[in-house]
Amino acid sequence: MKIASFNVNSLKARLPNLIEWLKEAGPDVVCLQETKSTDDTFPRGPIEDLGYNLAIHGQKTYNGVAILSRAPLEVTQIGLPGGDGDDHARYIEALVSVGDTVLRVASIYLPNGNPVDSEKFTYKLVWMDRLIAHAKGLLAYEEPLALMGDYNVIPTPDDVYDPKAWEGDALFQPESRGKLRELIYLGFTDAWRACHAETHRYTFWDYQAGSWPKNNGIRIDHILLSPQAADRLKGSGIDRDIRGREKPSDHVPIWAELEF
DNA sequence: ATGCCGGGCGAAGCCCGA
Repeated sequence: MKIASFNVNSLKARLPNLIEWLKEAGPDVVCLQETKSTDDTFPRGPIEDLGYNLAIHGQKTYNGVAILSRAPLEVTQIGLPGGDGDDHARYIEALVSVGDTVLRVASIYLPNGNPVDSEKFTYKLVWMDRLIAHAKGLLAYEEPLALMGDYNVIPTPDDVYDPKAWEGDALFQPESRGKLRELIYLGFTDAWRACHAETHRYTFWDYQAGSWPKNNGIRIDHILLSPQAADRLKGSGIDRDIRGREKPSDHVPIWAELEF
């Protein structure tokens, strides 16, 4: 089964792009981020026509996450627990049936956190603490689990074209990277990294400053697998060419193949 | 180059992203 994650940067603006990729890549499960669509404005039709069931956590203008699945979905969580008034649509989780077993998937849009000397960075770190706490609970189920999405964290200097250029950025702060490690060290496997030894492979290129033609990218979209999911990992990839297409998102899809 | 592009909102510039 192929699972994937794609920050579309507006579902409305990216719909032709997304449909084309869905037809080519044929993923069984897709986590979307930055849909910028409410449940009312979500373009269900064209996606359902390709055979996907939908789980949506929408919001107007900003954020918005969703899960598409060929197999039936059962939503288990909308919004990350521990919010205390946090109304950003950044987390949705569901159970997907796979034959006689289940895979739990979450679509994650982790806060950007810039600028670092603002409450936005605090929000990012607190959000990561909430994610860590929730993930601990999920791991206790000892079942196949995939936390996928735009983590807005560059894990290591090997995941950015120029570490110096990102020194002051929230995506590359020691605190951000430390909390991502704290999450991973609970027992998760970075699916793409587990399958690839090469460095400087990216999932995001800024629209500005010719970042794409210069390959000035960063790797911030990740698929984290529980031990029971990692045991089934057969491959992982980044659909890099999508970035060079007409009206692309600034992110590209990442995927993992799990054997069930 | 903390704003070079692109999207939303809404009808023009401003907010936001990473």
